[in-house]
Amino acid sequence: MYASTIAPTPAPRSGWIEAPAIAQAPDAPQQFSRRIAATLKLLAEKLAVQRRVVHTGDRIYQAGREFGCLYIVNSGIYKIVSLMPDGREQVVALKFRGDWLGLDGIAAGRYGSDAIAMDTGEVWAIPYEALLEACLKERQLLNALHEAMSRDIAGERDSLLSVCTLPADARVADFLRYWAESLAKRGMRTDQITLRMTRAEIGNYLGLTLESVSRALSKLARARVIGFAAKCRREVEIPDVEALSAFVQRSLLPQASLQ
Amino acid sequence: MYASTIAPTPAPRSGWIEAPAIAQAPDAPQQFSRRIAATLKLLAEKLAVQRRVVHTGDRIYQAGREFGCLYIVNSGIYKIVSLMPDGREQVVALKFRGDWLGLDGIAAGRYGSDAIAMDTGEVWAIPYEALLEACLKERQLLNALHEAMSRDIAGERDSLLSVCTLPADARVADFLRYWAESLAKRGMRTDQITLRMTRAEIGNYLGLTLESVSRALSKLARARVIGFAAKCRREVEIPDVEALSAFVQRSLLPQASLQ
DNA sequence: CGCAGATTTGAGGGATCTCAAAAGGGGTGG
DNA sequence: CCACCCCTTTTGAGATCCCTCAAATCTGCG
Repeated sequence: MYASTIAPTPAPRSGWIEAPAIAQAPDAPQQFSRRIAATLKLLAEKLAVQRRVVHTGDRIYQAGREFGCLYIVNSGIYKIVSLMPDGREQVVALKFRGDWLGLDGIAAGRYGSDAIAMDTGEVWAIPYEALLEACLKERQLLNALHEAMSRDIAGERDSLLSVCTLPADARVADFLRYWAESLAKRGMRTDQITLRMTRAEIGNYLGLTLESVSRALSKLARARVIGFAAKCRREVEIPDVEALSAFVQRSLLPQASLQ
Repeated sequence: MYASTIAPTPAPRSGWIEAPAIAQAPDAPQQFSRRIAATLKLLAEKLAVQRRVVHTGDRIYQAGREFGCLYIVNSGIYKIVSLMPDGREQVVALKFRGDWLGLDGIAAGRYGSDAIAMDTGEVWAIPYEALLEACLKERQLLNALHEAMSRDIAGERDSLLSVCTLPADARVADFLRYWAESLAKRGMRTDQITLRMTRAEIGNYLGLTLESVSRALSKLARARVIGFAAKCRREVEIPDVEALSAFVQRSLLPQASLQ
């Protein structure tokens, strides 16, 4: 669809040639979930975290306000909304249990986005300065923080990127796959997920119009890759996450689009 | 062009309503450049950094290889290339003096991308473990590291995002604006910049075909927003960065596209 | 000088947007 | 409990933007 190759860069010189890449070792099934639990436990023990129950639409922090706290998600799902310089609002990320909120505020001293709860959940507020103090004493904490930031850098990039280079149908499929995978990694069910976003919001996140999202979902349903729960088009049944991945792959093939 | 509004989220409840956003305070003109210099100095003093001169095409690190070092850019320009699960290569970020390379490797224990020099330059290799040790003793260093990571999170997001939601011409304009701004913040000239990427690479970064990039550049040149140096279409003259911003803004207007 | 790769430009087609209308769902008040 | 309204969602038809394919030009280099 889009440019699939980049111009070759001259071959490496000097002593910089590195050994061939090695396949990435995936986390064991539930290891990720356990690490999250361990980090949360550590935080609760070493710091006076402030637990806050939030409801749909609550704003955890707001772009432009002075940075002070980081927040770690204990439960619930959150959207990160960025106000672009030209005034448009844009959903830029989704956050689940174990993810940190507000990391983008460290550098500027102000939050760079809004974090909004998409359902009832609990976040823990952690004053950044106190966290730093604790990190200096507890190496594990520092590692956890750095890991979270690093994950943010790599993860957000990947999800945004697939999204920017895929045709519309595949974008929506990949979005569902990403959501399901995020739940799965945290040990939650994925055969039936509740999208807590309108078609317009999904479209905003994916760079599509709401009509395109709707069409794509209908198409995925026709192809039996997903199903809709009776009575509610926000509930999506995903009998097989692999089928979603396969659909995305298929749409990248040269002679795609016929179906 | 794309969905410009997102569905309204229910109004905030509970005690979570925050004060109205405050405009972001921009850095003083050369403050950014000075902070970079200070950080580099600090690193050189407190750590045994290994300085490495690199040339065009040299790979600083490679996706999949075991993570060990972070790299900080002293000079030169670098591209971060991500190999997507489906095998496509994608330029995902550009890095300039003061930026860190390899941050995405901390979480996974392996680098998640390639970093490739786009011209001759110098990077400093810093073993991550040694850096952590130094950070524990030198609070300034820890702050610098966190600031860099935070900047990565916010910056990469913004640049990728504008890129994903703008029409083709504006994408290219915004790309040039971003490049010029990055140079300006580091105290370098921006009236004449040398793109060290082919049209294909730019297109890959922006999610466009090389033809679209070429057409966009021609259009920008016709509109006198940019100029080409005699004899070399890789040298771009930007007499006025503001004109680029204005061009981007204009293309977002409802009745755009006429010209 | 001639070749290979990069760039420009044009023509046509396809994917997605825009506009529009109708159908569905959920909540409120009678 | 039902009617009504509003918002969301679906679906269609036409317009538009960008991609694809193709050919010519330019640039740098051996």
